[in-house]
Amino acid sequence: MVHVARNCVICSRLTSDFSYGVDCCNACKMFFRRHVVKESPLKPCLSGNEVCPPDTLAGCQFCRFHKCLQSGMTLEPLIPKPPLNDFIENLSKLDSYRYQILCNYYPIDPDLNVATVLFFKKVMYTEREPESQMNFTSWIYMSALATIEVMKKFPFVYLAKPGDQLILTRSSFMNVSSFCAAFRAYSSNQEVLSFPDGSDVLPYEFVSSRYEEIGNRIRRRLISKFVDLKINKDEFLLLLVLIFCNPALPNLSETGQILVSTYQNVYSSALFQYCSQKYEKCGPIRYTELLSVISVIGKHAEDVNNYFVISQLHGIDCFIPSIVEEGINLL
Amino acid sequence: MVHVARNCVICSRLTSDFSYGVDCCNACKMFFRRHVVKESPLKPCLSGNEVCPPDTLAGCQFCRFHKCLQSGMTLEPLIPKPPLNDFIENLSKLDSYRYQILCNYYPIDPDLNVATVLFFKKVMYTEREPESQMNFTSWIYMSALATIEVMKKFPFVYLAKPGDQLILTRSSFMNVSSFCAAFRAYSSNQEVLSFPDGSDVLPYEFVSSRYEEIGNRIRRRLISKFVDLKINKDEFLLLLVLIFCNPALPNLSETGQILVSTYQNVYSSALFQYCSQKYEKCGPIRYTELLSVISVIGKHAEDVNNYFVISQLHGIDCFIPSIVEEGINLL
DNA sequence: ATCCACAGGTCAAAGGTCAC
DNA sequence: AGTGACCTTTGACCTGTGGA
Repeated sequence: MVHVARNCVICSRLTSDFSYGVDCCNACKMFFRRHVVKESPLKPCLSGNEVCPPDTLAGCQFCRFHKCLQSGMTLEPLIPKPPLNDFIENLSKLDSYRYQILCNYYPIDPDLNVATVLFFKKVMYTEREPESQMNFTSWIYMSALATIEVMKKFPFVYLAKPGDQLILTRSSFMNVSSFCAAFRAYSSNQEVLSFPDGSDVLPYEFVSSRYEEIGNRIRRRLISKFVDLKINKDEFLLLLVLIFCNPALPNLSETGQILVSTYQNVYSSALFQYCSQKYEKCGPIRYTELLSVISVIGKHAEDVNNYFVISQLHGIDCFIPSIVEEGINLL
Repeated sequence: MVHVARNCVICSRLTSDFSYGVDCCNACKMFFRRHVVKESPLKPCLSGNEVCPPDTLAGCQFCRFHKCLQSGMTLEPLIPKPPLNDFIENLSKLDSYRYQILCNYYPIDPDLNVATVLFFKKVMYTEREPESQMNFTSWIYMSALATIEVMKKFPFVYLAKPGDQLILTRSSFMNVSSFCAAFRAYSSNQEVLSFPDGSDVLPYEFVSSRYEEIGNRIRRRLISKFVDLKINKDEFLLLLVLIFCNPALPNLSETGQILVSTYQNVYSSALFQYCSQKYEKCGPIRYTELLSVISVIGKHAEDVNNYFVISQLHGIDCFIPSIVEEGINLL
């Protein structure tokens, strides 16, 4: 039994080991394993975004990890799959965290952008005074921030390249915010979207009834879908993740696609498992019904985009924070 | 040739295999085999003592092993049966180990209990100074500890559930200690039990001759039985195991009973084999004679128990370590 | 002989551990 | 804290053997 030494596909060291589907030394195996299993974030690459040369890979977590992904190391079996209840509970905590930020904080910087919220270690907030007045602009600003703060806690986001993180968050935070607002309205038997203080999510009514139509679709469509489905909190939480864990986005890098589609598998399996447990043989039907919410979110996003285009055309200028513009322009 | 897939009775995986008397997948077969054949200890169950769900069984050695036993996997054919000489030599080493601890060590913690000695990874001892004074209390404390340290090295103990381990050791360590002390006295032609320094195994003489009687029985009964039988070291060692490998104990769990009765079979076969080899056609008679020692141990235990009850009644208070009390209360 | 069911063995890959 | 050399455990696959 002769062990033939080959080169580690990650770091080029000589090795006879084969792990996670590739020729790879024990050190790289353990490195990859740890970061996926322990869900520990990566230190960013100091040499910009280029890939470090193999002999210095050990010094750069970021490039080493992405080399692992690019080399085809099997990711999914390593992703922790906690019991469904624990997973849902964790999602619930994240949702509360989002709502907590939305209702009680305001950033020191009044014009943050997506990149800053994603990559700065500490975005500074102050607690809002109870009497502090929130208007349309500040509500959509806080909605964006609170949502991005939560999104960046998901491994497929924080393990991705900075460019991919931007694509993922920019293209989804509006949808996620709307989705959460819709579920809050649905839970309290309201038929229209509103901000936590009850104010309207649209800044003004168009005089023309033609434009009233689109406003009402924005306010009601998601909620009435929830009513149709009689969706519950657990289903909402499990769907929420699937909204932004979407590998079909254009311009994602190769490793970004691997990350997103792998985690999407994991999350959709969780939803499927939930449906099977709760609805037994009707589980698959329920699963399909729930997934149909995602296309409704798509229509909602279209409406939102159109609404902003129309209001621009009408010259109605109501201040849109630049971070929100980043989200709208990408729709 | 149709292989019908069934569910593994241990882990529920689909399989067509049948091993060790049950429908069971190859993985569970190898798992069970290894732990019995290699006599490798089990990592304790993290979820308390409940049985892990089948799909996570592979992650918990303890629950998986006990599921194997409970499912009726045949245990005995897998138990290693080394040549009799090797087995006896191994027992002899364990006995020396016990005597070594008894004579030369003292634990850092002066009031250990049975559970701690059984389940803690490392019970800390210090070497005793030759001049260190041992009194009655410290001798019975060390006897208990040394005996339990040896008992926990037997597979039917360390493979058992924690609750069964407690029952097994608590109910036997006093008997085992007495049995060993008796053989040491017999070997050096003494007629009464004593601690290694020659001091009396009972803390004081009752003045009344009625109570002197019981003290003398405790001191002499076992030794005179050994003299009657002209027992030798090998026989002593083989009997020693049978004293604490006793499936008749109340409250043993189902798997505890399986373990203890199976190992008792193995050990009594070894004694029978020894007798047959050494005494040829008189072997069975010798075997029966030797087994009668076990009932003598029972009488001895009764005397010890009564002695302690009497001394309590007389208000003679001489400190009994709590670990020893655990052993007396169960007699 | 030759099937085949089950016992037992092998080894690559996965999963820990621990000193640095 | 993170790393990686080294160790243990697992289970898919293989070989051996005895009965029909």
